[in-house]
Amino acid sequence: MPTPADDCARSVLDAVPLVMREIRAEMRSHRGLDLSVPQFRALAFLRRRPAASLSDLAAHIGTSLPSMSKLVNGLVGRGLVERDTSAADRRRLTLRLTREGTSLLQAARAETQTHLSRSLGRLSPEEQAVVTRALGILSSLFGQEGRT
Amino acid sequence: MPTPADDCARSVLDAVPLVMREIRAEMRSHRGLDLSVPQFRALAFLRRRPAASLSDLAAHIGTSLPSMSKLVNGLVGRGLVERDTSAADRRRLTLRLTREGTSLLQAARAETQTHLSRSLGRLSPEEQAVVTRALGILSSLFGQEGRT
DNA sequence: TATTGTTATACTCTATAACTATA
DNA sequence: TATAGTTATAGAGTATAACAATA
Repeated sequence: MPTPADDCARSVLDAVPLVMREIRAEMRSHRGLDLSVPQFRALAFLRRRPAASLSDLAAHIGTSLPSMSKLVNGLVGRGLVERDTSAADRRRLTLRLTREGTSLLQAARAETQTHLSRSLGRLSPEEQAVVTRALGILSSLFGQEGRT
Repeated sequence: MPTPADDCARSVLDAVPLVMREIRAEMRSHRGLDLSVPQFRALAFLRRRPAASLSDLAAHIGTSLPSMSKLVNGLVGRGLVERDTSAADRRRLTLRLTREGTSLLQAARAETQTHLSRSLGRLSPEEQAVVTRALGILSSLFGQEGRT
């Protein structure tokens, strides 16, 4: 007999990959903005935590240091992030959004959110409220930091 | 001013990547079972739709034919899927889970669901109900087929 | 010695374009 | 001509292991 938590797990397992695919396709589709989900999340984190180190970023995004090193490398290459060695501890990096990074993040977020909003607009207000609440719950449950 | 749909979109954008990461890490972590999320979803689809073609599979998973071709190739190589040309139309493939594929799918699902259940068990029954309902709503909204 | 980050290596996922085989 | 799949190519995300530089 499945417990309520089992049913819940099943619905998470069914729905999350579907929604993720939607988000990914949407983010990829904007010419010029064109960010992967991890890139988007990294930029969002750096906006919240200017001067974060690579380790901070990797920990909060939940990925390995080498992965994050490569990802950041790409963002630096695109001029979206500035990478300096910390004066206090020269092993550490100091990561910051550039002006371009900031504005691209904002534009990408607006586009993606607008698109998602349009889809979610097909739900009733009550359904929207349920979804908002549920995903807030999941964010606190699984999030190292929550708020993007 | 953000509308309720905007708030909803924001919460989706925040939470879904987090949960996805959890699911991915969990699925990858079982030695022997070791499936990626797309592999898992492909196996699940083939259990529901035996004798599906590659195009069916790609459409329902929501990916390109070449991607799915490679993915299936890997599954065939691991002995999880049987790939035959259809007698009726020899351009089409007939895909089926092997016995190993069926049992591995079941084991992987059980493991992942158990792990997720344990996490979700930290929520109140009311919160679990909200999450279950919300993700059902999102499945119907974004799903080509829903049920995994 | 321990910590921070990079490089090397190896997979998977993903897409587009070009191709083959069949209808 | 159109459809089903594969191959070629390329880029991103991911991880582990080995390394360099700094503390």
